[in-house]
Amino acid sequence: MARLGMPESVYPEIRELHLFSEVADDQFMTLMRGAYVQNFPPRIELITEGDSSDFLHIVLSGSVDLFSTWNGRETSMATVWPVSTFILAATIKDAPYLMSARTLEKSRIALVPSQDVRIAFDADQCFARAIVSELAQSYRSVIKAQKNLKLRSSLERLANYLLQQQKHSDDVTEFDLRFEKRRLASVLGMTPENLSRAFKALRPYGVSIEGNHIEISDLEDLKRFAKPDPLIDDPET
Amino acid sequence: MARLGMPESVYPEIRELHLFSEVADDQFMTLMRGAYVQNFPPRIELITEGDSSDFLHIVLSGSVDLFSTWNGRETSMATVWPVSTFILAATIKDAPYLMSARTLEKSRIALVPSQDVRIAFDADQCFARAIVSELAQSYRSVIKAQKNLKLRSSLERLANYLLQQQKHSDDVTEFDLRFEKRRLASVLGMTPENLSRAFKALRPYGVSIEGNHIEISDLEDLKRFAKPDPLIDDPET
DNA sequence: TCGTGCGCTTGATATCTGTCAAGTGCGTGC
DNA sequence: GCACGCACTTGACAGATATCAAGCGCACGA
Repeated sequence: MARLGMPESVYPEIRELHLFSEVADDQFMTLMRGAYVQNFPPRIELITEGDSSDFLHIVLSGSVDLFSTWNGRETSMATVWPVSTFILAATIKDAPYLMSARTLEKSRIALVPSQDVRIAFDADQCFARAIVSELAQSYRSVIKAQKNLKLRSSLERLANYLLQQQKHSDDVTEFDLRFEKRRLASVLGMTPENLSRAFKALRPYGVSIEGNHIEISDLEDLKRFAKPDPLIDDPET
Repeated sequence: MARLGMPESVYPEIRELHLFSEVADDQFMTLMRGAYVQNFPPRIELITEGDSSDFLHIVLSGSVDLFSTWNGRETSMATVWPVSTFILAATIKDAPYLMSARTLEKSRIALVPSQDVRIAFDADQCFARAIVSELAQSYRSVIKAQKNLKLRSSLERLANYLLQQQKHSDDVTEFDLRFEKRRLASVLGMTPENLSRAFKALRPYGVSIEGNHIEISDLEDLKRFAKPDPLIDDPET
């Protein structure tokens, strides 16, 4: 878990983030100078819900699971892939984290002091606009997730998840699940046992699974069942 | 449904909104000049999910239900009470609405052209900061709602909802439900029939209900069951 | 190569939640 | 005052989902 200053080599990747792409050069450099990079092994808890938010986190490589707990139960809320940020809202509000975060694999995380982010926000209008855009985007993502949960059964959620992944995989009809099934179950709001049964229940619609490998033989058939909706399933809108 | 320019009499109430309280006077006047106020009867659909967002809406009186539909099903996502705004995220992103909105009762709604909001955002740093704060707040609210849905049973959601309302009612142990039970059921993600049964199931914990009137005889007992958590139930954090 | 562990699957069962149908109670309007 | 509508309740039932226990299979390390 070596703590390093921010090496300049990562600047370009961070720059490519929508959040930072339009920031003035001097602001960007100030932000980066206060930041640092850490390497984490798998399964390390980066932040714990309820703690106060001192850093904006940026996943440079690996992946991070955002999860929440209550009364001994736990659920996966989202997964963060490179290159993107998380807990922006808590950073902005200077409020306690609502979710915990843990690495899923070996990961490189950049940490930008929350205070620097707030200062840059005041100094650079482009950065402010980017933050607003990012927050609005995040808000809309969660609303979609909530619609997904409240309006669909677990089987329908799985079917639409598969269609989403299929689209994400260059529209081929075969692809691999991006993470282990127990986590997928938690993300979809169901138990691992139920996920197993759900995969079998989708066989009549042309879904076959072997290990992590999915094959969809009749996309239209699956779509007829899943009824994907851009206002729930499209990441962009 | 008379369409009026914005009467100056409503300026003070809007000014009191966190979103507008710090805006420079000239910016505020510009925003208000482009805006107007409409009176709506109950049960009128103000916006429809999927439509493009032309106005930021501000509820001045009455109340508004935000709901979503999919595949013939419908669910209440949130209720907006005076004085507050809704669909800020869609306005900012210039993206289609993810939720529909309908008046629950006779309501006065102010409509501010989205474009004016975006212009004011660029011109006034205080306004920009307020928008960021509002969006971050909204984001956190939805995250809490999602945790509520994924981590709790419907009975637990109801118990915590009652505790929340009790706190909201000056901490007295008797209060009235703020809206009809069928909507409450939808908000809590259950059917009206199940809500009925859930109320009966809470009787052993000291909850009695008669019509819209709730009485909690043993607050501590109910809390022991509900296990309220600030990271799910507190509106502020 | 052979355990061993762990994630996954499967079946039996319990619990939760939704659906359908009927009934109750209250308010509105004729 | 009475009939009607509508929200709500209740009961019986069905379907969805979780739980528990056992077994499978693959990857890893001794």
